[in-house]
Amino acid sequence: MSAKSDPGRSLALLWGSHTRPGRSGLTVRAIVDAAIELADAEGLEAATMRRVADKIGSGTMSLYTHVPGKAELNDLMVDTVLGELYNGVDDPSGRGGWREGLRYVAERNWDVGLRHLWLLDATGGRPTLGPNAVLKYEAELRVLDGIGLTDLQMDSVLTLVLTHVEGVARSHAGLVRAQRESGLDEQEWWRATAPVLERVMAGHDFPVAGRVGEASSQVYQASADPAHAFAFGLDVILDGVQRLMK
Amino acid sequence: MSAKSDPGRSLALLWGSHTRPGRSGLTVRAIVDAAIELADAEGLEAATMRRVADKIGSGTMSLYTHVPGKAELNDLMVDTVLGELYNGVDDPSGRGGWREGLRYVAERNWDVGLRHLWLLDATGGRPTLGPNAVLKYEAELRVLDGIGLTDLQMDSVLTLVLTHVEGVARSHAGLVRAQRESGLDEQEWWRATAPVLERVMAGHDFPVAGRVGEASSQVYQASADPAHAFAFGLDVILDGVQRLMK
DNA sequence: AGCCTGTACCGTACGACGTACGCCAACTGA
DNA sequence: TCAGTTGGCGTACGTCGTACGGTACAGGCT
Repeated sequence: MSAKSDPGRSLALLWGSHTRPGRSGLTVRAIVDAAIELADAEGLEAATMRRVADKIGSGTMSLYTHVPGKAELNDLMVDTVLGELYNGVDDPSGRGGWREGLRYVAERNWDVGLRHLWLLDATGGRPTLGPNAVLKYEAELRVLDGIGLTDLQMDSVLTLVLTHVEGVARSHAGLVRAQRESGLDEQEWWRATAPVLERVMAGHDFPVAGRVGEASSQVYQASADPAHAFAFGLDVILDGVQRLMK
Repeated sequence: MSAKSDPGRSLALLWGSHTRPGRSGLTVRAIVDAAIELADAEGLEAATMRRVADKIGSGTMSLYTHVPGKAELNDLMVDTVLGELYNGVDDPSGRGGWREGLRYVAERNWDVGLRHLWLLDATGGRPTLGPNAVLKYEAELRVLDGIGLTDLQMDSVLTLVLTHVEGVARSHAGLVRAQRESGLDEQEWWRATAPVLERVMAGHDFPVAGRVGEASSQVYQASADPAHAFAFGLDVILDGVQRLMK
């Protein structure tokens, strides 16, 4: 009997029109767009109900006429942005074999993650199942259709690739956020951290970590290199998938 | 000149003793333990300064005598929990080849993610570099040492495996959280969602997504199966890593 | 013993957040 | 014209992290 959240209400909103204006021209679309702009510019935590309302020149509580609450607004933001992924002409299937197709899928998801650093903060939990999310699932599955995988394997392979991309994109977003919040870029941060770390670790011995950590941080000039992790991991995963095909 | 956050201060705290009590017996250790208990039981958002203080019977602001702020408390929570991973006797290296070693690393990380569902919410951004994090890095790298990989490859392979585990663990944590917050388990959620989704998707056509989605949800009885994704992805990744060795 | 100074502790308050509630004004249909 | 409905929104509540300033205890000095 807990009326916490009604999946039906959210779904209807997600698949609704978003453009029917109220008395003062307020639309769902305008609310969602304003929220996305705020999140793009300053991170998801900047997309508060108050600031979204200010941005479109309405009272804070007017938003609730068009959107049940913050959670549903988040879902709308996510599904809207997923619409950027495959715009009809860029169908990921039919561009060579499954390998090129999967690579394209990974690259598109990586791109959208870079463009909207808040995206992965807004997902998680149950999937959203808006129109663009379903379209995405369909488009991505098609690159794996008819090449000898079972339906379950198709889903598993796609999940694996997307999990990888989400992981490295989240890592990238985390670094950008850390830089914004600390005011220190990667090199400044390391210059501030390294001497303290060395002093505090004196006495302990970490031979392998010391050697490998030094090698990596010299090459990356950073505490991590998500772009490299993206490419390296994708190659390894695609090689591994190859063996499923036999 | 922005004095936002001082990496040195955090590091010193992380590597400090945590057990030196103040006038009323308050210690860093007690604060961190209380916060972890709250997060384990009710999620990271339950570990507020007020509730932590209540739990240990002190005033809210007394915590700030021992801990600079919420962010540093999070770091301490993370590093403390990472201490559970490898307790000396369970050294991941020296248990067969690299493949068994990597599998063990993945499983230990998966386990700790299940035990502390808030862990991945508390990480992200720059790495924490507390004693247990460094110990973890060293222990995990050792399973890849001396088997013909370059230092950079060692780091990349480990990152790949950990990114995978983090991704599926995050997915698992998301489902558990969704269940707690909505009061609906996976089957109830799907029973509430499916008919609405079908009605709203009428007219559109998603042949592959429909077929595959149905197959998966029948087998998993859920919107996703992180445990299966963990195992499937790990096998594929290990196969892919194999080709690096050659 | 008396006192001084540093610091552990903590009560209050501020500005953010999401949103419940209720009022007003503008539409709609009769 | 007037009643009923509904979009818009001002106020207020309970939450959060934490700045600030006061209180009272501990330890070192005379």
